[in-house]
Amino acid sequence: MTDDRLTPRAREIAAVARELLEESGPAALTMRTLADRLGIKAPSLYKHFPDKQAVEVELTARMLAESAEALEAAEARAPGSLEAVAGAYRAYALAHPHLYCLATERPLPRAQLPAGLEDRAALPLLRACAGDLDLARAVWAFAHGMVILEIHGRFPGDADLGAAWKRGLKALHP
Amino acid sequence: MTDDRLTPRAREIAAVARELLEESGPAALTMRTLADRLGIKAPSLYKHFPDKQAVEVELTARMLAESAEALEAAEARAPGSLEAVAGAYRAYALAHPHLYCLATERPLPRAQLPAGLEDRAALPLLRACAGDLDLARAVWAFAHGMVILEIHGRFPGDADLGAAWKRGLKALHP
DNA sequence: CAGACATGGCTAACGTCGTTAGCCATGCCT
DNA sequence: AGGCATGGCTAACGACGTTAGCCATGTCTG
Repeated sequence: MTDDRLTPRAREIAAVARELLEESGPAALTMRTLADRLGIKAPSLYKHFPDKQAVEVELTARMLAESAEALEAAEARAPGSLEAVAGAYRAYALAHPHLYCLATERPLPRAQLPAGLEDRAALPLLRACAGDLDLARAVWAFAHGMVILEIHGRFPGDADLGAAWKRGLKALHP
Repeated sequence: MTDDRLTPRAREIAAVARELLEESGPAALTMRTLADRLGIKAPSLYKHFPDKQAVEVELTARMLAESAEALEAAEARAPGSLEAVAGAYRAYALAHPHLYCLATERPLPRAQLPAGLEDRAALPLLRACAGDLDLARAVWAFAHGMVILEIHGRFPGDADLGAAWKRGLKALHP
């Protein structure tokens, strides 16, 4: 049923990796410190994952699944509302900035991702756009851009990002 | 006049670093291979830059200046046209994907950037938005999102990104 | 003109990283 | 009882960023 792609021990390891990443950022996600937290030595990790990238892929999969859940929940709460879905997108990303960046700032490892996950993560936004693919992609780009620029401190410190979100969403979804 | 922040030798080094990055990606931008290309040894680089990050900051500054130039040129060609500025943004980023990512996917090192550069890079878009700050930020987020998602292969392979751009721009700038 | 000093190379080395090879204890299934 | 998978371990390798310390060159100055 649930995630037979990974052995139980591998799932534990991924959970600790996720803690490490979220608490201390990507530089702290090291095979050695990950092993330390688990009370084992670094080479033992390779009994459970072929390499570090595989651990990161698992974190990416978790981020996609969780954000999909968050968007679906927002959808259920306010069916058809783009504002609600976009708000959930922003809230999830800002609540897990390091995880969001790890999962987002590199090519999607489609081959090692569970089947259907990519689509599931994309669907709530597409539904909120009434099936308009081009619009959904534009909205996704807008939301991702807002979130990633905010996470990296790219906007001026005094920028009213709530206003920019509102402006963008109103324009994209009249 | 021109960039007295850097000695001539440091500028040469930065130029080679830029080649290396653009040709072979971020993993290839190593102090050792950078030195190799220059015919010197890695530690000698530290006579010109305090550390690797300083080299990256210089590349960031060049990317910002160049993209500002590109946007200003587009502006001059078609004054007041958001499509023109946005098209130039997209074209520049896609022509220099590794450089664009390096300059963009981390906090802005404002303290070590030439004064006024950040503003200069932002102004063409702001002007095309008739001074509307919230709108300009929304448009920037959209453009950055489109470009960065495309660079990382995040859209489905069959997605019509030209259509998504058109859709987004039309919505944001009626 | 001599000596001081800045400039810009060098070698050797350190600590950290991901990763591999190879060994060994435990426990289950035949 | 024996064989094998599971999951630990130590030792080590090569690449990385970086530091310390040495040395040649050339240029200004007293």
